[in-house]
Formats: sequence, C-alpha cells, structure tokens
Amino acid sequence: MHDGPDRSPPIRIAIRDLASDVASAIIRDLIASGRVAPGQLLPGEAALASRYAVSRGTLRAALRTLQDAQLVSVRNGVGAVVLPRPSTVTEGLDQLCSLETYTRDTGASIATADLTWTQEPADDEAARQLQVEPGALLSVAHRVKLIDGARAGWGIERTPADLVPFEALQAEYAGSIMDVLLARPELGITHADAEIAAVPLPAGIARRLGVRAGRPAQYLEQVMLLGDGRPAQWGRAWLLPEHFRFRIRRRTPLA
Amino acid sequence: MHDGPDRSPPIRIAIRDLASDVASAIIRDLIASGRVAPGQLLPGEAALASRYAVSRGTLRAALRTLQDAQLVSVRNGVGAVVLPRPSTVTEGLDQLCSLETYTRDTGASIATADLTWTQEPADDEAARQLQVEPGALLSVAHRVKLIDGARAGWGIERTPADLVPFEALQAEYAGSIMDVLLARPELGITHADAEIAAVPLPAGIARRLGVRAGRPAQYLEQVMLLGDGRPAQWGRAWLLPEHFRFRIRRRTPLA
DNA sequence: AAGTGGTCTAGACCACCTG
DNA sequence: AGGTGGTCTAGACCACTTT
Repeated sequence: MHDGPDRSPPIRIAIRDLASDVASAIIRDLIASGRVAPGQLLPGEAALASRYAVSRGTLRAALRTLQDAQLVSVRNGVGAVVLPRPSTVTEGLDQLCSLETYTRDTGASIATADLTWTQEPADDEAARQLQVEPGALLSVAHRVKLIDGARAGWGIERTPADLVPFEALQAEYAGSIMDVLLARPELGITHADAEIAAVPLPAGIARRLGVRAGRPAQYLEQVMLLGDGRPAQWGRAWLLPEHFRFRIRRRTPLA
Repeated sequence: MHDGPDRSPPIRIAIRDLASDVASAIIRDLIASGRVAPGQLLPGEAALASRYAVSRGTLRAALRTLQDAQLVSVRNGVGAVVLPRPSTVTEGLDQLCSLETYTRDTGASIATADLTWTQEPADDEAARQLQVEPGALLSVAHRVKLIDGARAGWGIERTPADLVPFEALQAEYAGSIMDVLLARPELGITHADAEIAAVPLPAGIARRLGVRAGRPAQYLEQVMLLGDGRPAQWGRAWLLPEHFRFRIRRRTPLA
C-alpha cells in the first residue's frame, strides 16, 4: 500500500497510517468516482482487504473512518451502504473551522477591527494550555469581530512563536490564526477541543464592544492540537448571542 | 401492568464488549479508587493486558475509550497519564447521550425534581420541530435537574405520543426521554441536531430554580432524529453555567 | 445454510522516550 | 539499551441477516 520512497523524512509529516491511506483509496476508487452509488453496498470486508492488500483489521479501521465521516453506514450481517451526500452544506461547531470560516459559510459578512499583534512570554495559564514552559515566547493576536458591521464579539488567540514565524503569521492572517495553522498541512492538525459556557460579559470586553457589562455572552475557548496531541493554538472568545448561534450535530457513539 | 402486551420485544441489553468491561474495570480499580492519582502513570499495556487476562489489542481498545472520555492521556514512549477530573459537570456535546447519562458516568450525582407528565396537542412550534400535524398528541415531560442536590437547570421534552406508549415512557423514564428512546434500538436513532445560545434566564424558570431572573444561562435545544430522518424528540433546557460546562471535540472534515 | 460484519487473540515489527 | 506505545497481520469464533 505504501507507494513511493518514504525513507528519509526530515520534516514531520502529518500522520498517515495504512488505514488512512486505504480510506482515501476507497473514497477515490469507489465513492467519489460513483462506482458505488448512494444506497448501494460496498464490496465485503474480505474483498476490500484483499483488493488493497491489507489485513481485515486494517480494512475495518479504514471503514470506521468512513463511518465517522458519515460516508457509509455499516450494518451487521448486511454490509456497508454508501450514504447520500447531504444536499445543503451545513457545518456546525463539531466541524473544525474558524469562526470566520463558519460565519462566512452562513452567508453573513464578517470582518475584523482593532486587530493587535504582540509577542509575549507565556503566563502560567497560557503555559498550561499550550503545554510550554512558563515564559516561552508566544505570538498573540486579539481583535473585535464585526458581523455585518456590528461589533459582535472579541477574541484572543495564542500560538507558540516557534511554530510559525511571526511575520508569516501576520502575512497569512485573514481574521484567524486557526485558519493559518489549518492551511499548513505539515502541522498535521486533526482536531480541537472546545469548551463553551454562558457568562456575564466582562467589563473590559463590554467596553471594546460598546455594550453594557454583565449581559449574557457565549464564551468559547478552544485548544487546537497537532497530530501528536501537542497543543498548537489557544483561543478564547466572548460573543454576543444575538449575532452568534451555534449548531452541533451529536452522533451516537460506538457506531 | 408489569408484563406489557407482546408489542414489547425482549429488552435488548446494552452492548458490553470485552473492551468496555475492561475500561470500566480500570476506572473502578485504578482511577476512581485513587490507586493511581492524577498525574501518575497507569501500568503499561502489557501489564494491564495480563492483569485483566485480555489481549493487548483489546486492552488498547479499552484505553482508547478512557482517552475519549478524557480520563487519561496516552503518549508514545511514555505511557498513560491519569488526568485530573474537572470539578464542574462537563458533557461531550458532540456525543449523543443525555445529561443524565453522562453525568452519572462521571460519578457526579444528578437527580430530578418537580417532574411533571402531560399529554397535550402540539402547538405550531412543536408541530414544526417534530414535523407532525398541529394538534397531534404529544407526550411531554418537564423537570428540574439537580446536581449534587442543587437546582441546576430546567428542561422540557416532547415526543410524538404514537412513538412510545405514554405508560412505557413513564415506566422506563430515569431522568430523560432521550434515554428511553436511545434504549430502543428498533427506533434506529443515529444523531441529533442541537443549537446552543447564551440567554438571560427567563423569570418563570428562575423561579423554579430559586435564582434571580436575567442572569446568564446556557440554553440548549435539540431535535433527535430517527434513522429515516424524522424527528423523534424535541428538547429545550436552561442550565446554570456554574453547574454545567460543555466540551465539544471539533474534527477536521474528511477530504 | 451461507455470507456478512463484530470481536478477540497472539505475535511481530516499528517509532518514540528515557536513562 | 530497554521499555513504552503505535501499527499491522493472520486466524479464529461469534452474532446477525438473508436466502
């Protein structure tokens, strides 16, 4: 399954195990190509394992990623049914993308105001979240988010300074450090863990947004993780609920 | 009254595979018991596999569920570190399970107060959410959620009356209609779509919870869907943020 | 009865971390 | 160098669905 000489990688490439390769191959050969139409069954596990020259265990791992991506539905005693593509593209908070991308996809206009760049040493909390030494240099950006011209939220993002050069970060920035990191596949970013809470809007942020302090705000905090599990970005945002509503698709575990 | 008519098939026991049993055993023996404190390493995979008399593959599957539940962090070449337990109740919102189920799994105490059952015709909004005719009969339950004895939230759930008999619903109820529906595999429930927002606590709910109106609350609304896409349950909840914190794992969409 | 997926095992080799 | 987790394999048996 491994094709091509992969003998000397000096740079850490995104983790691609055999199962991921097989999953991509199945998508390419059978699903995206339309050879197996929605509603039809994929070949059996044994046949697929033989076709791609992997063990059944590896093949099943590949099938599981297709299930997680809602591309197929596997039923015991039956097989793997190719699912229809949803007609409307609906993204929710369970998909990893920036607030900027998320909002733009909903058709609203989003922009940035009061953008500030700094480089500063990590305080204790930042060091804990990003798993770096206290005092390690971080690149920091904070800004007001405008929705259709209205001041709708404020957010701050931090990333270790040695991950992406400060100048490159600013050059490639288009409203979110997250997007810059996601656009670099060599970082191997697979997921982020977000936490949400309803909080009273802090006074300092209320002033920046021109609204009164203490009113309910949606707090959103997240740590984006590299393929090896190390944190790459720590972001916090306070959002006015009249401008932001989030949808989450909740799936049954143990598919 | 106990032995229902033959419409109820033999109750299917929740699937407990070996790996799940081992995961539970590790939690019980090593983590919940405090034998391995947060920050310390679990025994190695080989030792654990031998201890519980399973293969290393099965043991690794168990470890993965502990990872998904954020109980341990596994690092290559090092081992599995036990993570500190967050003090507030956190639910992985991207997983489909009731607040009751998740909270109980973490060992926190959750209970129900002021439970009220009714059957009533669907108003316009309920009819739209559940895709039934206005006036169709719904089973409705609302209740206060208690966390460690404190009044921490209020919620209301509606489900079409013809989906599950009213008496069965009440008989099988243990804090959440969601759980009753999820426990019936013949319904084929695969996912739910949830929406969240930060809102001022409405006066009527504040009175039920014994707190002042207007303070920030986490609003959570969700529609649970059958396998064929039809809505099966519509739930709304207002939760006090000091008792509930939500976590969401955001994944990169697949190719 | 036959074919499918679901689970479990034992063993092997590799990558990573630490002393 | 030795121990840890990460991946892959081949084979076995079981549960479920369909014929």
